[in-house]
Amino acid sequence: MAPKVLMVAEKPSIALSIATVLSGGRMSTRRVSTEVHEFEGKFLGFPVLYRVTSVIGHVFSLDFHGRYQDWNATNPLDLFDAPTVKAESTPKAHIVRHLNQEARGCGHLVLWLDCDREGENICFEVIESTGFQSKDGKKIYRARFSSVTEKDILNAMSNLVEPNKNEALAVDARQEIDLKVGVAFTRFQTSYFNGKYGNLDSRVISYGPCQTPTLGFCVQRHLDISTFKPEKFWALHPYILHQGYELKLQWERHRLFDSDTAHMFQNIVKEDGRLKVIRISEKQESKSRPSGLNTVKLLKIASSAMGLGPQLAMQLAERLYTQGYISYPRTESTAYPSSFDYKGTLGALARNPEFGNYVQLLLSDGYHKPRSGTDVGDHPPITPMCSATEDMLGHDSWKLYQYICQHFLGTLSPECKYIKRTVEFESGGESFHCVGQHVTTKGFTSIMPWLAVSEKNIPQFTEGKKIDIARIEVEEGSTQPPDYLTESEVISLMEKNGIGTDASIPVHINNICERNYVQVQAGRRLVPTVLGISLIRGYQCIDPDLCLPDIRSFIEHQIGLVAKGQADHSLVVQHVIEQFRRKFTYFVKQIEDMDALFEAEFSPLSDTGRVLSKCGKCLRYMKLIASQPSRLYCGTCEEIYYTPQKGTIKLYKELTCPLDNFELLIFSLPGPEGKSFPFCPYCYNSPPFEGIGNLYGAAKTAGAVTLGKGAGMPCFQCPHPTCPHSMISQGVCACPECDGTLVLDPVSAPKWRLYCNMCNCFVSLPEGAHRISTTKDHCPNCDSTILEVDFNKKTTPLKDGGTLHVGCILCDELLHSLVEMKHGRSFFRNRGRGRGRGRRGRGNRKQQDPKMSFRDF
DNA sequence: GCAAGGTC
Repeated sequence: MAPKVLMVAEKPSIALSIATVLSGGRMSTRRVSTEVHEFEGKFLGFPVLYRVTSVIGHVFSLDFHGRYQDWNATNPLDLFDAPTVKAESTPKAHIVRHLNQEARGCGHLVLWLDCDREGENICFEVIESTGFQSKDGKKIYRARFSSVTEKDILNAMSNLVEPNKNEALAVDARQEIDLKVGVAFTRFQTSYFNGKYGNLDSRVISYGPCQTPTLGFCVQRHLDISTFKPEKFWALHPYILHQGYELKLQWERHRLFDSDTAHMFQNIVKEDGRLKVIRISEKQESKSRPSGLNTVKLLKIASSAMGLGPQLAMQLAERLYTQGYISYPRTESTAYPSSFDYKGTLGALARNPEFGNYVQLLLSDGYHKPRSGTDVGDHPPITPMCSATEDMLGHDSWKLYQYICQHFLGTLSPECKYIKRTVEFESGGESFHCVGQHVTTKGFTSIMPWLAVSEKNIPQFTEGKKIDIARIEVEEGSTQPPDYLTESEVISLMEKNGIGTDASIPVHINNICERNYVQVQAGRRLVPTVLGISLIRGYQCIDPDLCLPDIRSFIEHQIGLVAKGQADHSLVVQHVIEQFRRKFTYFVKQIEDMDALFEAEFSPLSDTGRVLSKCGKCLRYMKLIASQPSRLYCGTCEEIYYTPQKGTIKLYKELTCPLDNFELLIFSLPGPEGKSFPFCPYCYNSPPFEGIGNLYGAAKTAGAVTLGKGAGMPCFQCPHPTCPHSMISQGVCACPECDGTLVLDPVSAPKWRLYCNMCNCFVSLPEGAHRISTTKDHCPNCDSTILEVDFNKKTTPLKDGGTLHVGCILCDELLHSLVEMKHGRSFFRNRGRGRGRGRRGRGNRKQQDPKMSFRDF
């Protein structure tokens, strides 16, 4: 059998292109984690079986070791020295397993990852996943390509090189630095300020070497605006009547900031009374057509001209791409590859109802070769791939597609040419001028009309002739403050300062919006909030470096040394981390400088929130801070107790927890089907029993359960044997859908129901009952908890007209006929899964923790 | 609950 060659690309679309070119379209494709294309061919002159597949971006991502995940147990300073681990970035995709399986039996590995630093890093992630080792005649090759055209792919195949370890190491360095710096500052700031103020309205007070300088731009502009002092100015404008035109002339001095001087010049010119034509000049000007469209340019136009935010614009563009309407939308390049098929692309639009006529014109008159632009070697510029109409795409997608078409056609169109005529005048020693414009060739502006040069007619003049001044005015004005930065301007600043990449720029902007640091206002301007301003002003007080764009360039420069092989990876990481550790220590020491700004804007916890629930320790009322993360604050004990998030919280009948004496609360999720449950503020944050598997609201991470803010143990998970609110007392039977227990919702009247303490399954009980409660008895048949139902007198289903009924909801015919499973599967007594599951609910005493004893109560 | 970078 022919030897096998495994080839791996960065994304499925590239794998498909490579396989299509090398196989001439004759291949077999199967779908595993990603698609695998197989075909026969020749490799280095020998017949082989090719196997082409892909990853989906990075295979691994960096994080801290598990023992550093708990915010409360970790000092953020320790994070700088903390060990890091690489874990699969999308575990569900099983990319490692996939690569390992596909590599079996392959003698050669060819890496077709994108040709940038990140791609180089992914090369080594792929090598690690395949378990490929360059021995026993096995070899690893790197294909270098600048586009996925036939020419480039074949060229890469005949010039295979080795992957570049230094570039990959540079990415490893960046990952470690970004992680440690970002997480350390974020955790410290968040804990400090959320532990002090009650109305910060952001769960996380994040810091990052990209997001923070981005916020810095927006806040700096805010400061420029608020410190702006307008200045009055005066400008001299003579008017003339000539050949039926009234013309306003521009002053050579533009404007003066002194009224008296301006009026003095006015008098001088008035005295002269005439303007002499000094010079008439005519110049042929041209306005260049655009070069190829890259991502950043598209995002800027989407924001400024279409009102589409970068995140949304990217989503729409990706959809247009996967549907085949446009080429790959993530590219930095503005130069078309030399092999680009202009005719083919034009041809695709030739019958488009909107662009067809223009395309025909370009095809018949001969299109113009585009301007050169820059080629970063990633993907060609963004271009249309096939014809579409607004009906096919929907409004927003259409606007984006329409622009991509217009831009593409613009790049192949002639320049716009116009004649600019300037007439210069003199009067009383002062110079004035006027300008006329006449377009001779519209060129690309006829398909991109918003860029058109405006026509300005001026009459004919003769040099040396004198013209009477009709009147002369001094116009008074004042300088205007700049406006807030538009999203599009922020993108430009990020690009200019090397902050983020085409793919991550939208994410950073989105981040500072989501964290409530800025708000997108009219005209998509990013206006900083009080929180955003306080943060940046704080950094400016303590250590301005922290919010300047140089912080990113510094990191990029340092890892650049690793990429070029001029510095050792671990020495660079050590050096950079050390610098940031010092900054961090100083920041922590000086945090009161920033806090002074927060104090002026935000309310301390003790002044925030409404009085609710008595503290079990001091027996005084605590306060509920409603803003995220919602929490209770005991002013006497100076303790914070996080509550379940995103719901309403009420007192639960002044009942208290038998374990700690805290007053119980009821949490309700919004919506008619939202569940309600009691919880004890203390137990919720510090579960008194070990072995509680899934805490409510906890992130679903494999392995250890961590108590994040807002996650904890409600009463429905509590294994207390006698407390009337625990799972033991309120549990009825096993959930038919998962391993959870159905518990009685004690406040669900009149729509009584049971809900699962693990999944979102629930069961409605007889509606309108006066009272439904659990009893201490169990069903002898299925071990479910016996319920006591007090029916409403008017609607009682009991034949004798009585209201009290006791029974098992599974085995009692009457009760079972009145209950209804509201979600998912049917809810039958004999589910064929045996009685065993029925026992799991409250009957399963094995679930109790062995540590639990009455000593604790 | 944390960063920034890939990609879906």
